[in-house]
This record gives sequence, structure tokens and C-alpha cells, in this order.
Amino acid sequence: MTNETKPGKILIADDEPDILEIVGFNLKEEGYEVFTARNGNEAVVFAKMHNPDLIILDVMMPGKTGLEVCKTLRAIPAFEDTIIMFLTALNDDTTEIAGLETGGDDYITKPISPKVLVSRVNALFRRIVKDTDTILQIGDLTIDREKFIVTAKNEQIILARKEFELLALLTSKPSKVFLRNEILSKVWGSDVIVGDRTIDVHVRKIRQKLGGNCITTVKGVGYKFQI
Amino acid sequence: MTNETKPGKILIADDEPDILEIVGFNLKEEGYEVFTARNGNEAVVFAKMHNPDLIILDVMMPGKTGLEVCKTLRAIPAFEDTIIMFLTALNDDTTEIAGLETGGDDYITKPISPKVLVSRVNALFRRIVKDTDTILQIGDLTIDREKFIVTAKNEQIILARKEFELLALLTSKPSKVFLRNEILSKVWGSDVIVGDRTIDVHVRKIRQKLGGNCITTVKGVGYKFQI
DNA sequence: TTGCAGTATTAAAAAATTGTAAACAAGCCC
DNA sequence: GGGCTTGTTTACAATTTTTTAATACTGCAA
Repeated sequence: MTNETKPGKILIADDEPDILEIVGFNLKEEGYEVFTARNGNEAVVFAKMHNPDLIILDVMMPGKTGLEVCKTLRAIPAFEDTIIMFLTALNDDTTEIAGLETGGDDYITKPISPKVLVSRVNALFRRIVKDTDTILQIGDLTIDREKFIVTAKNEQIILARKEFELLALLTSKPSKVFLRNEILSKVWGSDVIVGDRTIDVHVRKIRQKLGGNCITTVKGVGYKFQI
Repeated sequence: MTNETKPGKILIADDEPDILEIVGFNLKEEGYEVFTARNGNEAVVFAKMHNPDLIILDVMMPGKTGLEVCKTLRAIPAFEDTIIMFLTALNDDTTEIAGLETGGDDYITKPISPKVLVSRVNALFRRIVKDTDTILQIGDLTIDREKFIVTAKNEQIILARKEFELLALLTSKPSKVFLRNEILSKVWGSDVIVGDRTIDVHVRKIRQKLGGNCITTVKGVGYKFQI
């Protein structure tokens, strides 16, 4: 499976460079895009900027512990569904339970077998890759997330990047109402500050390009995509 | 969390009765509906009949091994998304990797801490349960919190935000009387100050839209929702 | 019966939210 | 640089939602 790029960004946070290297190497081998952080705060900052799909956290780190990072991130809507995995030398049931209950998806104790780790990462990825399907079909609309192409009634529609990202988000769960906050943090990133009208304007542009009634406004709440 | 029934059916397959009992007991405690099988074939048969949400498989079982069961089930479309977890005394990387690659979601080695196992089950469930508790069904009324849609007798009813939130609150515990204070702090937030009549007005609007008698006034106390 | 406290019903005012057009800034490509 | 696209902001109009306030109703107790 070497060299094939999977649609997966992984962030590893650990204060031991060795771990970063070994784990990182093996995940890259498997085709993931790997980023690293040396402590909890770095991890949070990076996550907010680059929205990884999976985050591997060492429990014991200077600054912010893995558990704290997990709690911080889970409180942000954009990271509600991000996979979080703990990695630690602490083979202690209490911590493991705490990690899982804080919102962690897996908890692995060192020493690690890199191959097992990769398998576990793959297993977790399997579950989310499904709704991150590259090609989405809704009605007579086709959205290719990889090629950034939207087609309606066999005609190609050209969307700008933000427009595309917004549409991709809304269509990822048809009929679900996305709160303005949610949209902001998922499309713009949780630390970018833009005015409220910005969303409206983009919605308007999409409506213009796709034809009126695909996006519905839910006043006071947000927007949703409907066929 | 005892006695509260979660929407989760779990099938445990193991040839050691002790394991079945201990694991089963702890999961029931947590509110899951638990079923058991003594070997691989039984597990497959049961799964086909009752469609559990999660299956815990011992790797070493007479008849069909856990890995074989997993492979068999994953080949059936109905079990593509079922969570599968391996449980085994075999602390062996190769088997673990095989288990995960066959389509397993987790692999736990004995001896097991029941609490850790329950946490892991919960963690896996979190990922699939989400949808179920966003939709509320009461009589011929459906409230979809995610889609912000209220349906009565198959007809869609459009509610404004506060109306929706108020209705969602009242229906969250049918027949329970919500105090005016309680309503205020849960729908409006504890820091917002609005007059008492405000609630009445909203109740009235909901009554109008849903048809007269779904919300009952309890004089001097508050309101409740009844079918 | 009368008075009262609590609730219902209105209409209208107030506030909040969104739609729109136009303008500005930033970046990119030739 | 000049022309293009994109992303954002602004200001205002249009609309809807929310709240208030004034009035009418209700059941109960004195």
C-alpha cells in the first residue's frame, strides 16, 4: 500500500522525538499525511489550523496533557467527529477509562508495535472514510470532492474554493441543519474571525450557480441542503 | 447508569461461560441489551436473525473462529457497518493485525478489566448512536433535532426557533410538568430576562400550529406535553 | 358575588436575522 | 501594471421572530 495517498491527515502529538519519528514513518508508509506536535498546546493550535482527520495524543506531555487536549478539542464543534487516539506508557485502567470517556476512540499502551498501531488507525479510518466519499450524488447533482468539480444536469458548474467547501459541508449530511457556528468553524476554521454576512453571501452565490432552492435557510439556526 | 436502556443490542460469542457471564453482566449494567452465543456458528446464526449493533467475538472458538465469523459477516451487506470487537487470550501482534484487517473495530486481550471493556464499547457506540437520539417520536409527532423539522400526521409543521426549542423541551419528557422557571432557563438561558407572558405567547403559537390540546396548562406551576 | 391570581388572546412594537447590491482588498495570471 | 477572480465587508432593505403591553378570560376562595 506504499505510496498511495489516502485521504487522511493525521496529527501526532508526543514529546518524545523517537515516537514521533517511528510512528510518523509507519503512517506515512501507509499513505497518510502526517504532521507532528511536541506538546499539547502545539497540538491544539495545529488542529485548529489544519483540521486533521485523526489525532494521536500522548497522555503525558508538558504543558497540556493528552486528556486535556482531547477535552479542549471535543468542546469545539469542528472536532466533534475527529478521531482521537491516546498513546501512552501508562498502563493504567483508570486513565484508559478516563481517556475513552473524555471522547477518545482508542487507547494504546507503549511499547507499541508500529504495525499494530497502523492497523488500528486503519480500522478507525474505515469508519469515517465512508461519509467522506470523494464523489457525492444527490439528485441530479454530482460533487467530486477530490477534483473540486460540481455537475448539475450534466453541466459543469464552477465554484470558488470557499463556495465549494461550504457546499461540500452542507451536502455531507443532506437535510441536516448546520448551525452558523458549525459552518464557520468547519469551513473557515475555529480561529478565523469573519463577519456573519460572509456566510450569507457565499450561500447566495451557491444558490445563484446551482439554481434557487437547493439550500434552505432555517432562520435563527443555520442552513441545510435539500434536494 | 443502571436500568436505563440504551438503544444497543450486543452479541457476545465465547466458549467460556465465565466470560459470557462477566462481560454480559457488565454490559447489561450499562444498559445494553445483551445476547450470547457459545461458538462461531451460533454467532452467525444469531446475528442474521437479530441484527445486533455490536458483536464481541472470541478469537479461539470451536467450530468457527472469531476471525472466520468476522469475515463471513463482513461479506454480507447487512453487516458491513456492524461493530465487531475481538476478545482473546492471544496477545499476538499477527493475530491482532489480522483481526483488525478482517474488518474488526477493536481487539482486546484477556485478562480483561470489565470497566475498560465497557468504556471501549461505549466509545465505539458513540460513533453510531448519534443519529438515534436526535429524532424524537411521540404518537404521530416526529421531532428531528438535527433537521429542525417537526412532522405531525405526515405533514410538516414549520416552527420558529424558540417555538421549536420549547416544543423539544416539553416533548423530551412527555407528561412531565415543566415549571415556568425551568422553561425560562432551559429555552431562554439563565441570564436572559423576559416577561412571563412571553412563554404563554409561544405556547399559544405551538398550540395553534399543532392543533389545540397537545400542551396542557398546569395552573400556578407550568406546562406539560401530552398526546 | 366579588376579587384575585394566574393564564389566554390579541395587536402592535421592538429586536433579530437574513437577503441583496455594491464596494473594497488581496491575489493571480498574462 | 491591468484585468481577472475570489473573499470579505458594508450598509441598507426586507422579512421574520420575539417581546411587550393592554385587555379579556378563567377558576377558586373569601
